[in-house]
Amino acid sequence: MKVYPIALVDCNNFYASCEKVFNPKLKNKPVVVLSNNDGVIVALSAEAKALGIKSFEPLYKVKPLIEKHNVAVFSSNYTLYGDLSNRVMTTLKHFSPDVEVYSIDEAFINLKGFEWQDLTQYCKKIRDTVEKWTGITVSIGIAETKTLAKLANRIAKKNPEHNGVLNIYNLPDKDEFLKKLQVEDVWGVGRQYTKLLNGMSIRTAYDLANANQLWIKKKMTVQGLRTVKELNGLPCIKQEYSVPAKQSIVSSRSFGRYITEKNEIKEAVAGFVHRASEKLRRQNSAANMISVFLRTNPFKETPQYHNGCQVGLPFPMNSPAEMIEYAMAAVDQIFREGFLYQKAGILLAGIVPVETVQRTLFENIERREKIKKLTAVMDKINSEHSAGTLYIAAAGTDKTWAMKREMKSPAYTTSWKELPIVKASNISIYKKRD
DNA sequence: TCTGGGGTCCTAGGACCC
DNA sequence: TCTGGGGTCCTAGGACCC
Repeated sequence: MKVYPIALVDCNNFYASCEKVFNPKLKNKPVVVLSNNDGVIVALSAEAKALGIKSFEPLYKVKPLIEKHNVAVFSSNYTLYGDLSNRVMTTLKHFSPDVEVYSIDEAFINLKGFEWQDLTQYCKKIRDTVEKWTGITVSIGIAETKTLAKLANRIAKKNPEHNGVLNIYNLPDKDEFLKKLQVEDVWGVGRQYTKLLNGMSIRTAYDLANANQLWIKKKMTVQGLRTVKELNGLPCIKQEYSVPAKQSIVSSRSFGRYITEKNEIKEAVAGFVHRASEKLRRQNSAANMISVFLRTNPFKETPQYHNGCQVGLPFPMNSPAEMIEYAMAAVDQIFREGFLYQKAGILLAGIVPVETVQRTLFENIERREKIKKLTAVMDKINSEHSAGTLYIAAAGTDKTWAMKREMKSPAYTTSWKELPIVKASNISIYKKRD
């Protein structure tokens, strides 16, 4: 069987690079980007890494270092990152018809049909073009399988002598290459499996490639077995060229401060329903189940409580106006007085395409039609202006518990127009943002 | 002070049916 | 009354990813 080359393109220090693209003053300066609520550092520029700052370190721990070296600190700005991600992916599509967008900053490119030319040179051209068109620097690894392409990418990124591109497709001495890589560097091997494998003296990618496959399957399931085969150059993870519809949609958040009141939890949960249902509609789906959960802060020595409640919906739905009552009933079920709540969220599951939704005998068709129209109006306004321009009034208007985002960069890529008051319908569940 | 959010896949085990 | 096997469906939990 002929195995074709596949490339993994990965944006370097993506979030930090995005912040730099529109702000020339940050050139060659250390930059870090924070998680939601400004809690921990989730992205660093090369200069920030060089200072010894680590990913997932809480901001307060590195405050002295940040102040000393004048590091630029940003709250995360997902609108900006999403927009730049789209530009990068669009650029990649000029170089191959088969681009799989794997995450916000990564894509697999099928290079079948390009083998006749020097793949390293071709990928250098991709790299230069992306940089020129978007301002984002990428690294590229080329190999027979996704798992090997990931490894090549990692080496390309770490070692400047490769100029960001490493091709190990048809590399004769692949064993030597694998021997230089730790087993924990392999895609699919996390902390737990590293412990397990090291216990069996499996320490390098080479060791893993040659491990006993029966044992691997028993201990690491078929996924582990696939990893081993992929390390041996046998493709087992296929490419997905269209984004499959999500099977579950989560919306959850830590609060900017502790919540003790039920009505505030309800506001937050209403907001989660709004956002999750928006994602649901974007993929033309409806959900059969909603589950609501809340919890105190497990890191704090205050009384602990966490609970969840699943509610089967009477028919598949995707409008917040319909779902909200079930979510609120769930909150009533699980909320207990006397705790400091730190986080809550919802999960939508039992997701089906909208076309398959059957009307049930009992549903109030007139009300459903109204809600459907209203939801469509809301989606239209929110997509033309700014997400969250219109939202459910149940989600509250003051939101003193909302997450902290004190250092957000400006909206470079989206504009915000002031809206007239919209009277969308006689169903008064939506409000314009204040 | 402080500790992210949003996903996927897989397996084990229980309930239930024939 | 007890025992058995095979199959399906569902859920909880553990592992991973970015």
